Amino acid sequence: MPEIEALKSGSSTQRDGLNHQAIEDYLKTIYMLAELESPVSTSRIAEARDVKPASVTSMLQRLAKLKMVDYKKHSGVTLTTAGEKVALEVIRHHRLLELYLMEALGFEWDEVHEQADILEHVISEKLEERIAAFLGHPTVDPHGDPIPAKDGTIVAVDTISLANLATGTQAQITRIIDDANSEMLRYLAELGLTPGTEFTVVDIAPFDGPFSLQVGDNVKIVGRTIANSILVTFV
Amino acid sequence: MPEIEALKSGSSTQRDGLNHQAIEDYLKTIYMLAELESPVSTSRIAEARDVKPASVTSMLQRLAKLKMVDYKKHSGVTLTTAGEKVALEVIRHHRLLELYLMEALGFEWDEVHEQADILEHVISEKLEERIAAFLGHPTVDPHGDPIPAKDGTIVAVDTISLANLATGTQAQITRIIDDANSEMLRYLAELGLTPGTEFTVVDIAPFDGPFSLQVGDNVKIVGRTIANSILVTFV
DNA sequence: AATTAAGTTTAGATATACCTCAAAAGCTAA
DNA sequence: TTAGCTTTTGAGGTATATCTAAACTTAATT
Ligand SMILES: [Mn+2]
Ligand SMILES: [Mn+2]
Ligand SMILES: [Mn+2]
Ligand SMILES: [Mn+2]
Repeated sequence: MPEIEALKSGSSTQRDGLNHQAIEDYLKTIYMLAELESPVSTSRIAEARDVKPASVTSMLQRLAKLKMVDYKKHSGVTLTTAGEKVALEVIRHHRLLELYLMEALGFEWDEVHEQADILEHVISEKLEERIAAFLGHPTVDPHGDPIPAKDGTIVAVDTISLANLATGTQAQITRIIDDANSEMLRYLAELGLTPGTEFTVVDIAPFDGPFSLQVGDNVKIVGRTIANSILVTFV
Repeated sequence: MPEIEALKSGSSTQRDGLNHQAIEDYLKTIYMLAELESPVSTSRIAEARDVKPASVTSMLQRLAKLKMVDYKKHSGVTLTTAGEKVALEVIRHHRLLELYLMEALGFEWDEVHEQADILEHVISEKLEERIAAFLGHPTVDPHGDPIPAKDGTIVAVDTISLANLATGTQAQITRIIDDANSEMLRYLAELGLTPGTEFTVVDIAPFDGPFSLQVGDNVKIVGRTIANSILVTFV
């Protein structure tokens, strides 16, 4: 693991190994928020992590000292190369674990996020490698999210939100955002709307209208909230 | 998980899940030391955990407050039913994980202890259950240590140390103690002295003499240190 | 240019979970 | 009864992670 070597400096608080939790989570959060808007503001991070902005500020100062982020007062943060490396590694762990829990241990796609969120911080490089090998070095997780490669490469497929499609469009589901929302995931699985599914938009009701999707012989109807969470590619 | 519900009281420090580490480790230590001598003294625990006795005392007070141990100043501790339950659960996790890492992911028996020591504190009940099911609800781990059942039952086989055998005795290896000692484990694997192996003591050299063991067509020689770590049953 | 609202940072606190050292206290066996 | 060992106390340290309230910065609006 890159493992934030900088951290392991003085202290050597005996049984480490479970420490960096918070740091890794912040870096992951920053990475993800940066995909939407960069630099990432203090308040965005505070919202995402459900803490007060003041807490974020002090963590950003810590991360800056560790050279994990470039931080200048009042102007948000960006990850440094080192910070991005850690973020990508944690994300890799998370997504590999999600897929592993499903493939190897029969978990459902709405159950894996929580457990992966914990395990992502504690698996060794060796365990990561064995899991990846078992899975045949996959590039996408159960929710369609890309799995960063060991070298930090990440293959992002160009997608568009289902909510932006016009009637008549044919497309394929590639990714569900907010993979932490178990209820929605369970519901989508029930409807059969999972990554890989092809469909045609047969109707969009007016205003924030529900979308009617033709999937095989069936028509599935989803509201705007769900439509926003489904990313698709054209077939 | 029994999970020390008592702890989760007030604070509710949002992203818990990785906390109880130290507590669980102390309970595990106490459980294991109690097998040798009970009640367990402060200094025994301090040695085992490699901390100062003063640290142990304060942890024991904490554990007593949590009703995990019966503790009376100056007279050592014993686990309460609740404490033993937690200890057994952690041990169950540890041993299931060790076996799982070998069976499912191709780890070697000298590599699994370290990773299991971390993971044991963070797997959910569901993950534990899936792992146990995958393994066919095993009762011994790769080092021959018994795996406590969900209900806390633990099947201890009666064993004797190889070091206590007399020349001519036939026996079978059931268990290796100090499963944390990678080097010894690697060496034993090399010699083919793993749980299940049958052998006959063909010679014991004088003083703290090496033991010569007939295993199939070969004779393997082990010193006293190793002999002490090998527990056997008669065939 | 001055005002203002929104967002951000500081300062000061609180809390918890470890841990240490040094000294006091307690125990036990000769 | 006392020496020697073990254990506990008390004071203190470090690190992490959070909060509130006040002060400040920035950018947009008069
Ligand atoms: Mn890794
Ligand atoms: Mn996912
Ligand atoms: Mn369990
Ligand atoms: Mn073991």
